[in-house]
Amino acid sequence: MATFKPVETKVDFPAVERELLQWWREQKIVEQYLQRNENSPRRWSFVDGPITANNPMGVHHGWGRTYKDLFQRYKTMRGFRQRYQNGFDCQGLWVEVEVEKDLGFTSKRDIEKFGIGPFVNICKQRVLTYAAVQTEQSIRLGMWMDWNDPDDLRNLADAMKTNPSQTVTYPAKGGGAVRQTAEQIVGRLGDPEIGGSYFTFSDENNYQIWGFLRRCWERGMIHKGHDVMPWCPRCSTGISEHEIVTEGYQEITHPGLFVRFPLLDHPKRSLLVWTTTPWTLTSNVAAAVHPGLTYALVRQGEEELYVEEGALGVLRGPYTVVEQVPGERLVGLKYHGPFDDLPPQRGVEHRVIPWKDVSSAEGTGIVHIAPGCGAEDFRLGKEHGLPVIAPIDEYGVFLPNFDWLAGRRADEAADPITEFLQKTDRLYKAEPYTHRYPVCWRCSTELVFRLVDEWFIAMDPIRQELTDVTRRIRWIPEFGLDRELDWLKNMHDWMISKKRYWGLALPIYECPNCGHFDVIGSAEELKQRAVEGWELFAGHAPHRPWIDAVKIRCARCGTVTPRITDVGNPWLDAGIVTLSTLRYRSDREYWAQWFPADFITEGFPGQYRNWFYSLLVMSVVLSQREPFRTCLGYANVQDEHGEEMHKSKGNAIDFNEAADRAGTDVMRWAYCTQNPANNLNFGYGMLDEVRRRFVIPLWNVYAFFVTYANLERIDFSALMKTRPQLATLDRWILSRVQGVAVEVAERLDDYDPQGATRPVEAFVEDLSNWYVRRCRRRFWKSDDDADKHAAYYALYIALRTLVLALAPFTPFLSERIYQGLVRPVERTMPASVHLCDFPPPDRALRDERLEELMKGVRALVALGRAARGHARLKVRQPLPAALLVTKHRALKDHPELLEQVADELNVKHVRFVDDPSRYVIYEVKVRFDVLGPRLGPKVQPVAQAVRALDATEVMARLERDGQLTVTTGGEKFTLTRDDLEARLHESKGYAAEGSGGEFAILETTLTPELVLEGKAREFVHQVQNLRKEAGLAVDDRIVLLHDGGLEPLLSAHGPYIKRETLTVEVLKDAGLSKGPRVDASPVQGHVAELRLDGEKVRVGIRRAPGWRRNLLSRNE
RNA sequence: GGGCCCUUAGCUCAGGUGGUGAGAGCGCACCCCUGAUAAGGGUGAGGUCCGUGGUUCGAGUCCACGAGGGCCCA
Repeated sequence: MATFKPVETKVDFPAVERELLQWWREQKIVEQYLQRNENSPRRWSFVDGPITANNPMGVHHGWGRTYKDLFQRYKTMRGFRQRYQNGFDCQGLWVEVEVEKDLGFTSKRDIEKFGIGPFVNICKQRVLTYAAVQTEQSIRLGMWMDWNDPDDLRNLADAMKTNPSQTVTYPAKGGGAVRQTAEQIVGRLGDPEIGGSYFTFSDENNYQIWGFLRRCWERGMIHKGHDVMPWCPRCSTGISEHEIVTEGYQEITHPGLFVRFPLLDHPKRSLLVWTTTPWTLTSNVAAAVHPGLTYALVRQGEEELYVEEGALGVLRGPYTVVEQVPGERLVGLKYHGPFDDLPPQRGVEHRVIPWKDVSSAEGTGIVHIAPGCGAEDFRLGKEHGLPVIAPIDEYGVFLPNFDWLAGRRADEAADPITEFLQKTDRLYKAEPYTHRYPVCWRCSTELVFRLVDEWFIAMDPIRQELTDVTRRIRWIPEFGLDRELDWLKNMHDWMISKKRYWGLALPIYECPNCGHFDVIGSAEELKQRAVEGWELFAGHAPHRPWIDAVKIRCARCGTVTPRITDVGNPWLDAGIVTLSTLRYRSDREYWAQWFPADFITEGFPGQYRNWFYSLLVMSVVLSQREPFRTCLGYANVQDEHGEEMHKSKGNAIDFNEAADRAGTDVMRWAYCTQNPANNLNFGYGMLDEVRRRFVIPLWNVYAFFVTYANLERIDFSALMKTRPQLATLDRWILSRVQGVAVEVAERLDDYDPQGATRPVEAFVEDLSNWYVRRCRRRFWKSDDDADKHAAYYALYIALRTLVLALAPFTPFLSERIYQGLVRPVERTMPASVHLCDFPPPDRALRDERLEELMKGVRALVALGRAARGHARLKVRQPLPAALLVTKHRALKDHPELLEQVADELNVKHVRFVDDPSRYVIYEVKVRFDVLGPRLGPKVQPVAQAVRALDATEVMARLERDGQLTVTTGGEKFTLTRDDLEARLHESKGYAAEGSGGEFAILETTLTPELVLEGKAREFVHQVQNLRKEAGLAVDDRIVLLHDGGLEPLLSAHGPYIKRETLTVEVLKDAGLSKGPRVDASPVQGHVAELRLDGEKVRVGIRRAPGWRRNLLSRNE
């Protein structure tokens, strides 16, 4: 006979989770899970958005990774074949920045000195190290994918450290091993032969991007651009517009200089301009005015200044307005620039140009233009044919031809420039100005704008195609479609180059002689075209510096041509994965089976313009198709108070700490219950709340079941073979759990995690607070074995079904209960809950009418309780009857349900009344939801007419005729009972409460018998308190002593009192009446004076000797 | 300046296709239970559903305009 492993009510959930992790590993459950559907004809393709393997995971990663695991597990339980491949994002500046920090580097020059090769190898080590850490953390989260052994990854990192060229062995998929150099193995991670996670630094990923770029080049979409772009002088790289996100701005104070630009024709007359970036004045070539605004010429002493009318406030001291002219009249004026003597300024003609974006909100309404130092300036310069002066190099330092400024850093030039302007009498005034200014998203260095050569993919040729494909995708939340379309509409050509070291080697070969450039599409092609350096590169990954050795011959002029030194934008690395990881190049048939992905999920705030975008572009160029069918986006994780989490702010929560402290199932449930469109306020308080609300009640039901099933020695193997005669409550809870399983499946099929969790939480509430609560005594009563068995059977099936449906959400809790509950009973079930099928629908168990009826019961009980509350009639006092008015007329046929009502409300009888008018004043209202659609505009006059009638009369007529006829506007309307509802106004001297046409009315007349019974219950209550005070265990038997005052109560309700208080003997002891409260020990006795309806009675209790404890005491 | 989203109880949030006293959890007050017990349960108070117009027999829900907040793009 099966006995269940005893369940403790105080559980250390994180400890349970750690045990299960070990058990899964020992039993090789994960392997079995991954292989379970290997031969299934049904496929479900999930493609993982790569997580950057650069640091340990934070709790914000947990959200998306919970979704990823949830849907993969669900689809596994539904029999879908999957790939289970996790992905790591490996290349790019973010890794470089961390490695630079570790090495104490401050600029690119340090890297060059250190050596690009060693530097790149350290980047790879870092990625491998954190891929191992994140793998462990993901496993801790209960995420089951085809993981690499973290130790293997660490060994590989070590090998890269000692010598990347050494030959090493790495386990292959299916038991074998591969032997190659460490560097080569690193480049093959994720290959079909090795398996495990994909890594975007893999050779396959990089070469696949080459193929993509080659295709772009063939379509004429690759071009070199000259642009002024935000530039980080520390990182010495351009920052793409993708990267200037929210965190890309800081409040910074700059010197705000007001500067005179004297007109050529009027030496005493100047334009007054304003700038917060003094270094850019060196490259000024123009001044812009708004053609439509009015400019004032003001006189101050000897000099005259042009200022926009609305900006006169910037002037210092008194002035007189000489004249007012529209901006267009200033256009074409020529002026002396502030730095005309600098060599690059020689011969430059400075003039006034029109620009409609000029405003006087800041500055003077005249804008200084330096096309080499600003994006808008650059665009204007093109438009007006202005010369471009580029003052600084890649480190933000003035170029040698800038005379006395040469070698100075632009951001440190403000003071000398201010001094110079002062000396040359150009400075009007200076005052500090604080504004939001872009900074480098990694190192917080202030960005400068710099003229650079970069490489771009043209967007116009594919913009329309991208839009079409995007519309074919299902976006969740729905507004995702609009966001993505908006991004595509406005997207500029995609800048794919970066002047750095660790990343995709852009396969662009630009001829130094004729300027022609080739884009190489594969290693093979490169080998063919190579004219020198191939032998230095062979055997290496296509990374810098090794790849840079290879040179080709210019296809046009024959000149030996090196690769450009730039590396690629990292979103190329991530965007290619629906091709590279699905074997687009090597096995087109395999690719066709898994592409497009059925599902991806990532945080939406960044990814519409990053990963989603790059996936779309790369897929459209190579396949003209959508790369994924459904995209579930989710918002940000914030702290409990809705503040952004930041390490520096101290409100970030470490993933490992949260897992240790709260357990990952609780975290997962918290993620799943959240609306993905809203930011998630994450914290320990919220996790405690989730545990209290959901996990503990579920666990307690399970503990309850096991405790009493063991005590009662229920033979489940026999029970499961029979089909017990179920009670109504049993049929109800089984119908409910069936409904929940069906709904969970529906919601998950629709990619709606929150929608799936809601019915589960409601069910746990029903299970715990109605089914178990109402059935409690059935589980331990000694008589009527059939009914007891029915209860055990029903609760077992309910828990079993629930736990299976919960397995994808809370893998630990589900497994723990499955192992403790199901496996002992059903030996033929799979070894793990995660090898089970999702509970299949069983129509036979559904009884929706019963569920509806039970809702009615619970509503009526709630009304009865409210009525008691208002009348201040405590539930301990039995009442003669409850009278019900209800639309759930079928209740009449269910005395067992009325029994529940009577018991909950502690009334002797439950009766129905059709006409509540004796007890309450009510009104009859029309059901607008029923009559509105039927009557349209006439519903209002009909409602008016009904309101005018006497409610009692209406009810009587309905009772008599089954219908009611009203006349309004000369028209007759026939209304039935279903068209109307009665509403409570107030009760006529009864305790009554009503809602939505339902009433519960309590009869409150007390007989002496009822009073005595109430007293008995009161007495029991007080004895229970005494027991607790005395420190007795819940199942200790007691001897009850009293001073004689209990005689009447005991003679009427003795058996009840003894049963409820576990009294085995009652002793009358007159001595108690005068005895002091001598001893509070449970063995010796505990004495107190009780008050029962104002009468005092002294009682004592003590533990009965010789009573063996035959109930489990769960706290001992 | 353009696009998207949000604004409902003290707090955090639900409120398919419009149906007429607006819901949950937490917090608060009161109460119950004592075989889930350093737990559990019930009842209640608390809301001009951001504002103004409009469509409609009927608007938290649809439309327009406006206010405040967030994100994206210029």
